[in-house]
Amino acid sequence: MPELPEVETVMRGMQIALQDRTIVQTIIRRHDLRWQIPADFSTQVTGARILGFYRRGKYILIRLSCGQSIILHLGMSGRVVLDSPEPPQRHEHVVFVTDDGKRCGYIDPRRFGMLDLVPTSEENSYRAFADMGPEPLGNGFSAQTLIDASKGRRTPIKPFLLDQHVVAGLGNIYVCEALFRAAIAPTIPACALTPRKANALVRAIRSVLQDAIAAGGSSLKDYVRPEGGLGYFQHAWQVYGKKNQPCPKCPGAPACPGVQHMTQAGRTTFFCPQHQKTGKIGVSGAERA
DNA sequence: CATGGGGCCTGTACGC
DNA sequence: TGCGTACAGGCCCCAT
Repeated sequence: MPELPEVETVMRGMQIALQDRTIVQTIIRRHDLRWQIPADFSTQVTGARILGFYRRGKYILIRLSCGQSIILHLGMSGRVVLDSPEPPQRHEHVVFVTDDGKRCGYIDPRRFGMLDLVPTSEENSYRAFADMGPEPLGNGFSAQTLIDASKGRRTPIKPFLLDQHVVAGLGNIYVCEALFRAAIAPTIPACALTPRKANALVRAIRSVLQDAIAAGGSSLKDYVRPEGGLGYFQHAWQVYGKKNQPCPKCPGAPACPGVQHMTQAGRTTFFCPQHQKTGKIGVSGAERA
């Protein structure tokens, strides 16, 4: 599901259950996810203690006492279940058994996710992280970093923000929602960002991510948090998936056609052409960053 | 270099 | 009811 808020939610659930536990058994039922799980994965991690959890963009890092870090990406349909049942569920490709007898499973029907291993000391040079953009909720993300990254980029702002080299962790849902909150048209060229617009955008990105994390992420289809509960941020979506519904910012405005959708770089964009006018600057009332 | 499109998989929703 | 088609949260790779 997983954009940054969902990945953060999954990581926090895993941390509560697994921090400081020792992995006593690793069952790999399928090696062929997005890439092959390393052949020695099970040998490397079994017997190690789980020292800590970190998140970088949409990736979860699990640092182990053996000097290795597990890299976990949920792809499009990845889920983590704690207290995974026996026998394992359909599409449950990996199961970790810990020293308290609990089972933690990785489920991924589409197998777009991945599980890899890197020496902890070499995390930063791991390919996905080496040239990844800043964390949007961290100090390294600002209007200035957005403007710098957008120099010479004539691609529309929407696909630009989906580029993990620009900023880490955003996906289709939260980019649509952030552009709506900032009242920026998804079609404007990235390099047309003014400081004022960039500032509104940074605030909108932070606020939508923070709100979503507070809500436990967005639950789509059968997505659940590791502990089994549902995230509920999907109820706060203002444009994503709202085709032809009234725009929440243009109540009763005759000129407003409601929420529209289009395809940009192969992905569906939801937006309100009235609220998100080219050149219009603003911050929605829902934003409180 | 920047950009757009295809491919990877399976499940589900929808139209006929 | 049954079948075919389109589409879905991401990311890599290649052609242009």
